[in-house]
Amino acid sequence: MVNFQELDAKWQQAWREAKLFEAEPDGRQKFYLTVAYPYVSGPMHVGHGRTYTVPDVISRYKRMRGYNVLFPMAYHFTGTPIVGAAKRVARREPQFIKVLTERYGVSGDEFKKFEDPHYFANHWAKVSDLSYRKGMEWLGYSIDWRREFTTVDPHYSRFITWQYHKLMEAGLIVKGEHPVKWCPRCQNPVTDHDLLDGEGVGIVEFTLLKYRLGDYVLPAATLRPETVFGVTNLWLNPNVEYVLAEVDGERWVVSREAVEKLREQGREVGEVQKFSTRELMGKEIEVPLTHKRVLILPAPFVDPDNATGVVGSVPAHAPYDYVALLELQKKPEPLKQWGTDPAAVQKLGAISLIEVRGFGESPAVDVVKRMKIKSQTDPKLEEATAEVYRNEFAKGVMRDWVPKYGGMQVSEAKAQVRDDLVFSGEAAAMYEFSAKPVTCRCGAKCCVRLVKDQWFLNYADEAWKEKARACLAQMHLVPPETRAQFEHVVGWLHEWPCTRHIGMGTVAPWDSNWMIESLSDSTIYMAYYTVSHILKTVEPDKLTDEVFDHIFLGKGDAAAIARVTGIEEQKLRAMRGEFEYWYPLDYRMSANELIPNHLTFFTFHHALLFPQKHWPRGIASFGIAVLEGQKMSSSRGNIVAINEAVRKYGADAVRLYLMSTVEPWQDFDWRAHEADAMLRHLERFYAQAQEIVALPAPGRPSLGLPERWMLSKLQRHVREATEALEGFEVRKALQHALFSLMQDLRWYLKRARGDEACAYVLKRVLDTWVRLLAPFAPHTCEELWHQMGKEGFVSLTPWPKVEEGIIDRAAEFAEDYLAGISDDISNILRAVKIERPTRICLYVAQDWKWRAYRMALERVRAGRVEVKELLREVERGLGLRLYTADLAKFLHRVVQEFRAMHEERLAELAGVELDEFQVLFDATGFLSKQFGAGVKIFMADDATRYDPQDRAQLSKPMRPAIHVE
RNA sequence: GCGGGGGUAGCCAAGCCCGGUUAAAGGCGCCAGACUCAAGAUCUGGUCUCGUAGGAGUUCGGGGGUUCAAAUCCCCUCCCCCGCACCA
Repeated sequence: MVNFQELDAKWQQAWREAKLFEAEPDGRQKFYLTVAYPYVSGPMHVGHGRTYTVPDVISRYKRMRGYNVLFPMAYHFTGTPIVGAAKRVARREPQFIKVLTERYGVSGDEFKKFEDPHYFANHWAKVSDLSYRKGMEWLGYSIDWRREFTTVDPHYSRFITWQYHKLMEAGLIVKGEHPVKWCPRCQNPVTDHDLLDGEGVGIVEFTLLKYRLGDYVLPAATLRPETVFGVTNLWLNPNVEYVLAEVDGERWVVSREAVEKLREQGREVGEVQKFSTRELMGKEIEVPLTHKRVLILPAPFVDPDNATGVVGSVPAHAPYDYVALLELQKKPEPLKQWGTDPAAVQKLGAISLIEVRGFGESPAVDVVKRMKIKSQTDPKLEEATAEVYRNEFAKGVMRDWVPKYGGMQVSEAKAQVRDDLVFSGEAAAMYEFSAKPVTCRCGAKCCVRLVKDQWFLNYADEAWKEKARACLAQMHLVPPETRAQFEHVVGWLHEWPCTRHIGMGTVAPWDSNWMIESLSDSTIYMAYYTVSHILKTVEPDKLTDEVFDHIFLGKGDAAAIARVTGIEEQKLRAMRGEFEYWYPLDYRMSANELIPNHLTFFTFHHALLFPQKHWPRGIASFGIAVLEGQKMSSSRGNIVAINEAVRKYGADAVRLYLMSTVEPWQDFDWRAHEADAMLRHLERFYAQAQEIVALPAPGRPSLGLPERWMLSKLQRHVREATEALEGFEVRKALQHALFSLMQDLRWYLKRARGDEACAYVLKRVLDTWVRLLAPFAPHTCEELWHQMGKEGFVSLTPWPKVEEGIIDRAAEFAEDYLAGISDDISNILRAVKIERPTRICLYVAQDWKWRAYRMALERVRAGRVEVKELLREVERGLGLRLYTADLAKFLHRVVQEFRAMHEERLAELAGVELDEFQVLFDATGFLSKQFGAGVKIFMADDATRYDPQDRAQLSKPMRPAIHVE
């Protein structure tokens, strides 16, 4: 049994000592690729392994193609999840602690240190056996480790400072306000990771329509301001507490719960006093915009904790409103209690203002009837509301009677009405969670806070978008289908909040209250890699904007900058040289899910900050990874860590497996038993290779058909694998480089005689094979290369070239023919249920059939064929008259077959000379071994043939007749 | 809802752009045989249905169409996945 782990260590050390992957600019053509650096909040698992093995395979392949390849790596520390995780440790959250100790081997005495986010991140970046650095080393990645960094290194912060100065100068950083989830107790914004409850809950914008009664304002919250034209009344919940509050100088009546929310959302809230809605019930109030007067009525369904607790009623388009109104009309008793006239309520009816295909006059009425909803507490109302809302928004049109907005699409009218009302002061905005509850890990109930003075990157800027489009247009995208999505995102992207108050990162250069957020500090770090190893040798405070201007934009004079900053001139020149050598980036790789943000930001920032000649050349987007069909989650511990996988299978089997089942852009599923199987494949390959290595060195023997076939197929696999790798199709490449080649070799070994020619072929195959697999299984291939007595590292050996001269179409044709005959025999044996045949006879079509066959073939290729005509022609050509009936039947069959064939196949048949008898005769030994029977080959017209069933007459060219017994 | 991507045999997946060489590569799983004291590994064969002759029949989410011919082209429909912003 091979100890792959030993091979891994041996060759990793050899590479390290030879500094094999430390890339320096030189005269060769360069190839520079990067993959999104990991966000180090937990262990490196096989999902990450898939993501990072792809670029390594491509790097190794390109290196063998003669490129000077740079493949660097760093660690993303910026942002909140690491801080959040450290907080969870600080709180000693039992579940999290359990995973850390039991699953990830963190010892109890380390917890104190883990409370420091920096320590926590560093642990997963480089320290732990489960860390990214170690995982990547164990997998044998060809990374230039001298260039690694973290995004909180002071040098990197200087770089981000430079970048944001540039963006500020370009006027692309703007100020605005922005709603966030907020914990009132922690006095902090909260991310999903900080939540006990409410993960993934969105924030929706309500419009508060200001209904007026005297100097009271009742701000009714709605998601559908366009329905203001259909309002029949206002709802207040008679069972809950309302208050009268001074809000922005107006006297607002809202639920008790709403007050704090309004305050968080930046409204001036003055005196708040208890308020009895009794004095309002049954009164008339003025609707904004329409200035209609409607009744204020009681409705228990109104939720005081949703927005303001004041709701306008639009029965035609809101199922809740319709049902509540029906209930009041049926049971008017509560009305009397409030002194309201039931007759007035009876008169109220649905006012339809939206027309929707597939619904009647009032969609809400339709749906309520269809779903048989009787009460406003019926949970089915949620579903009914969703259905009405969805349909009206998507397909609805404002009815003609509606002033100004009549005829408009609902989706358009909604925004228009809102904007108009906000502008006129008749409405305001309020944010609310799309679902509840939302609870912080500290236990407090969260709310929506409107953050003022938030900084945005203005991706809405049209000139910037144009540059991004131009950059996108010149990039090669893998897979090409992603282009539509990219283009769409560029158009749709608008202001992106680029700063945060919490988390690790670089302080915003213009406002020290803020930090640059994680997706905004990782847009151009590919440029940083080109010089990071030299930057490390410079004091960070010497890294002024002038330095980066010089390195990346060629501004200024190295000598002068050296004088001002105190950085050695030679270092400045070296850095400028590195950047100019490596840039532009050839490929950026990242996940599919990052297309709408990171990958598009990357495009925007490069397009803006760098001259066109330094724009990136390509993007490859990858699919996600799951574990036995289940989502992997580091924080819950259901992962296969790289460390575990490599210990079990060795680096190469893991790499091969990760590359073999799907292409990079497809979703990957890790299944242990398939990984097991891959290890066995690798072992088989290794054993096979060693057998070949052990064969005595052959001379230059002459080659038989199987030999020529094997070498020809080898060339085909080289070609296929090469083309596949050029398109990042690692699975397809492996399909050829590993599986197909293995299969062909098996066939060849059955056919071969084990002579000198065989040894010669096997050695040649192995020489190519090891190189084909080297990008995928570098350790095993290095070892074999060494065992083969080759000089140097296979990692730097030229990639195999397709030797056109060795492609032997005739040999492939003959061998395919033979395999087909072998299959036919098996098929017959199965059909007649003979398991152990004693005798097999093959009858090869005689000369006249071949000549007729060729004539028919030519006629079919030339165009339309009349069998009658062809028959005459063939008779003439063959000088045969006696067999007209047979000939006619034969030609008919043959022509029919040809007609169903592809042009290419016909051309091939016409172009190849095949001596059927010779091929079969030479393969007699092989066939009789295959079937364990005596095998005889006859010409069909051989008078002395053994043919008890008179089968010979059935022979056709390419289909010899067969007799078995 | 919007934008993007998919639905192929027990599972994963190729093929689809450029219709015929495709009952449809390869891997996994499963079955049988060889080897072995046995198991595992390995090797060989099989794995839609039927078949005493290399064949026939029915398949590529569902329905319809174009064509001599459709997994592949067109139309309709159902279902699944990803993203939709402060989450990296």
